[in-house]
Amino acid sequence: MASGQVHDIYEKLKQLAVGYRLRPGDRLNEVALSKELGVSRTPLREALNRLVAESLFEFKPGQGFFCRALDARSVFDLYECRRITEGAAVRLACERASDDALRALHDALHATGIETAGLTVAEACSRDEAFHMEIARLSGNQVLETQLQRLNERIRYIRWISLTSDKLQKSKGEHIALADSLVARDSDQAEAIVVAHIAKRMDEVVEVVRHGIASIYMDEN
Amino acid sequence: MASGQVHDIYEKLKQLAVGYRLRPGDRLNEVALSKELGVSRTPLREALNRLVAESLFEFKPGQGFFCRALDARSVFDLYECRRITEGAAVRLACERASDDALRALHDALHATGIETAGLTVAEACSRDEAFHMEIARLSGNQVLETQLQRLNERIRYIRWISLTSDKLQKSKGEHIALADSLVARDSDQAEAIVVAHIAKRMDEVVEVVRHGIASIYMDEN
DNA sequence: GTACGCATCTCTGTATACAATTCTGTATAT
DNA sequence: ATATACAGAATTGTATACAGAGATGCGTAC
Repeated sequence: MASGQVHDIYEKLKQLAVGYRLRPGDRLNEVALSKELGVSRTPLREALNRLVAESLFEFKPGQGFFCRALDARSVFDLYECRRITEGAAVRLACERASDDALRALHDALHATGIETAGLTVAEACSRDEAFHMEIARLSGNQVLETQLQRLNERIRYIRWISLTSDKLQKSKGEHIALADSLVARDSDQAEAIVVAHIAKRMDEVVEVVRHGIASIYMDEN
Repeated sequence: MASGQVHDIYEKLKQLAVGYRLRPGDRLNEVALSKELGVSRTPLREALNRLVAESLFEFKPGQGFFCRALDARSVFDLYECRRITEGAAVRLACERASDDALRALHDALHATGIETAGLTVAEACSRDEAFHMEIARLSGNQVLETQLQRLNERIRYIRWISLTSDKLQKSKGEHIALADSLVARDSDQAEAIVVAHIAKRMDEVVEVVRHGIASIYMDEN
């Protein structure tokens, strides 16, 4: 029984929060959740406390755990951090990654990049995130990689709802240009592409959040 | 009783870890710790789980919680992240902070900056960190500010043991130059100073860690 | 003398119970 | 009709108990 049960619960909760089955601002019912997950409240609360530390949930003493609400300001800050983090990551990847690794990134993009039509939005979003995470991995800095992962988890839902197929096509083009710059070891250009890529999304997304969040949740029910 | 007891425990544990009363790699005895803190194991474990999420502690299923060990590679990664984060923060502060805020930073530095001699290393280290955190605050990005705080918590001990009085004097000079650049809104120069400032420490610190950690703990006992 | 194995003991992992507090719904007064 | 106060219910906060895994140490065999 000494397996990582808390870790499993932690992962499941993250899925629920990231997929927004739990709605921002809602209070979690611990007994209901523990029954649903088939565990007792003790490990559930331990997992929740980890997620509180990662800002995926909020904790109010005497009231319990809440799914964190994303306001426009937080989204802006998160995207800005993503821009900073990924800009630095791509530059480091340019300097440090092996030729083979960069070539593999480039080739994988072309291999999976042809048929964007047959994918669900969720799948496309997942691949998009995976591409960016791979660059972070190639930076060789594990702390940086983890930081970006945490940022992504916090904005994943926003990316998902604001991603449309036409934007996806443009995204794909920018990814290819980015991979080319990486293979060519042109760190200035690569960083410029990433920063522009993220900055472009940022404005759209902040706008979506500003007057969209409420109506989105209305539609869902 | 609906106060933030878990949060209090969390803060106390952070102090213990950051101050290295708990030694890296050591396993924590939950019952002993809970008695020492005057609480039961349940809230203690909840607090520990938060700290696991922040990488201040490690958790091995079936074995318990461990104070995280800092290897040279992690320290390098953490410092690199700090360089990236602070470089971005100072640039944002240059663009966004009010004249009053920048002037206040500058003045505070001169006011407290004269008498560096009468301070303990811990106090000097604390002021150094506070100065850098203030810049992060002036960036206006709360996520960035929190990120830097988490980074600082993980390297605080290393900064402390590698800080000597002569380095402190040079540090002070660089801080003043940085504040001047901020007041002048010269973001390029300000960023360059910060990046150089941190990069300079990085090499020293990594070296200290590489062949110093073991002996340091021997001396302490 | 060393290595292996078994018994014991400590410590972790989780469930449950109980106390305390917050929330909810209703009734009453203004 | 709205606000307020009170009672009951539901939910959180923490302690404790118990089960199971891991570490330790001793004895025995080679």
